[in-house]
Amino acid sequence: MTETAETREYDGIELRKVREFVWEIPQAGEMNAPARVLASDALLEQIADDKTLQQLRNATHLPGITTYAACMPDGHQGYGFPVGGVGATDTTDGCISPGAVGYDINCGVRMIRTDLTYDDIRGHEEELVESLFANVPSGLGGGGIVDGDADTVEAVLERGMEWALEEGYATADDLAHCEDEGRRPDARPEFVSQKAKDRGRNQLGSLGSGNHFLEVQRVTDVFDEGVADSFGLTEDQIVVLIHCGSRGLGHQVCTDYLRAIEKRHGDLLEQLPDKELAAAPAGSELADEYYGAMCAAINFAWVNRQLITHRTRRVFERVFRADADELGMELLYDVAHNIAKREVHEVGIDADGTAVPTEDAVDHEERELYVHRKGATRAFPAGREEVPAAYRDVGQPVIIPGSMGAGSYVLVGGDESLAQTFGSTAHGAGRVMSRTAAKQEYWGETVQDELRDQDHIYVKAQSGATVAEEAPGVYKDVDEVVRVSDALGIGDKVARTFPVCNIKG
DNA sequence: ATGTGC
Repeated sequence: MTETAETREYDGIELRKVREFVWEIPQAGEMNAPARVLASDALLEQIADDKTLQQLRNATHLPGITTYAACMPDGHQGYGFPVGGVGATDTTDGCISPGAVGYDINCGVRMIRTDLTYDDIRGHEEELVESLFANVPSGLGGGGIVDGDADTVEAVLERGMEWALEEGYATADDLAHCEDEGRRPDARPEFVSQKAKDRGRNQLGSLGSGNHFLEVQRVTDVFDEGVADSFGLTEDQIVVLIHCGSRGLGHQVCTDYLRAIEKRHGDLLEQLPDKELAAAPAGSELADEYYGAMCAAINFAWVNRQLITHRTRRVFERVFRADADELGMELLYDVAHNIAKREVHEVGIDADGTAVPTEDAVDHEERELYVHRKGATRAFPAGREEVPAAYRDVGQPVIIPGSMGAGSYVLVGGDESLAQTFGSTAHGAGRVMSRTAAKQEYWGETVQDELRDQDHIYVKAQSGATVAEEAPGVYKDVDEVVRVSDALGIGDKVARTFPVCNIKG
């Protein structure tokens, strides 16, 4: 074995090319595993100047990190652990890290299909965007669709979309087309602080701010007719995308446990290269409490997206004068971006029983892992039992939102995802410019005028600053991100959409 | 992302 691998160096970090679009930071020093970056040359150049690679390498110091820490094609610098990072840690001798989940627990995205076509909507764009904006709460702070009392919050945290079904905000079909059927059974509301619950009670059914949005889109391209058919997607069809998370409640859960872990597991913290990676050892009280609280916040976020779905259906009913059923407004799928989940994976091992990349494995064994996906989407292929029955023969839908000027993709979980990324792919386009830089570069109203006049995209937001921060130019090229995912076989292209109306905080 | 900080 005397091949000379192609290498690159970015800011003192050496990357070795494994194959097309796969780069490795070899294991060295205190690293517990290597790290891998899945990216094209163009995407690599965009993370060369920030801390993404450093943070990815730091993540390999987490105890029990299995095979390698991976960075998806849309990766960028985050809090401690990169956004776009996937880290699988052993549930027996590993750890769980709130920083590797993210502040916005179960930030995620869902797509609702309709039977409307672009022709049905043309001329109604302004009415639709105004009505959505008036009816779907958005922006910082409180005010949701449901004003939850203490019992409501408990029920939402405990039962997720089952609560929404009982209360008439969801249909049984909605649950059948959501990841985990909209309920994480490991939720333990008693481990969510009163402060977190208080922050969440008047935010049930609200978009929030930042990159969160509701967008009406049209399907412009279908790449895989067969899978698109299974997903109920056709060219020219109107769909709705909802992107938001667990608001102040999830944020507070993250804050609470980061503090508690720093206090109680200072010894582990000392061994880690970055304090923001704070982790609770597997099996510890705090690991179990954080996991239960995080799962409860996951349920909260699903209900949040469900309440917005409910309201969106009512808006469409008024604007298009037909029942949501008649309009075919079914939930296509709902994916989580920021979570850690116990999953069993078949892990490649070497002769010593150490987890190694699948191409170096002499054997495989099943291990239970906390799969941390932070700004990464589960992308299970056909056959995995966790994929809802409706899609088990096809693979799970993966929804990748691009910027408000670029549109989005629907992918299907790829056959390679289990072997390469613990069943994961990208979650979006990924920022290339900071929020502060964006506000110096763009003016909200100008961005809105250009989108409307040049691309017939109608944007309405609470704040012009938010539009500037989210201008199309602050994002990577979503086409390039998806090209890499598709080429690696971790998430395969099914369809592409383009924006019609967008509301945001 | 976030009642946008210690």
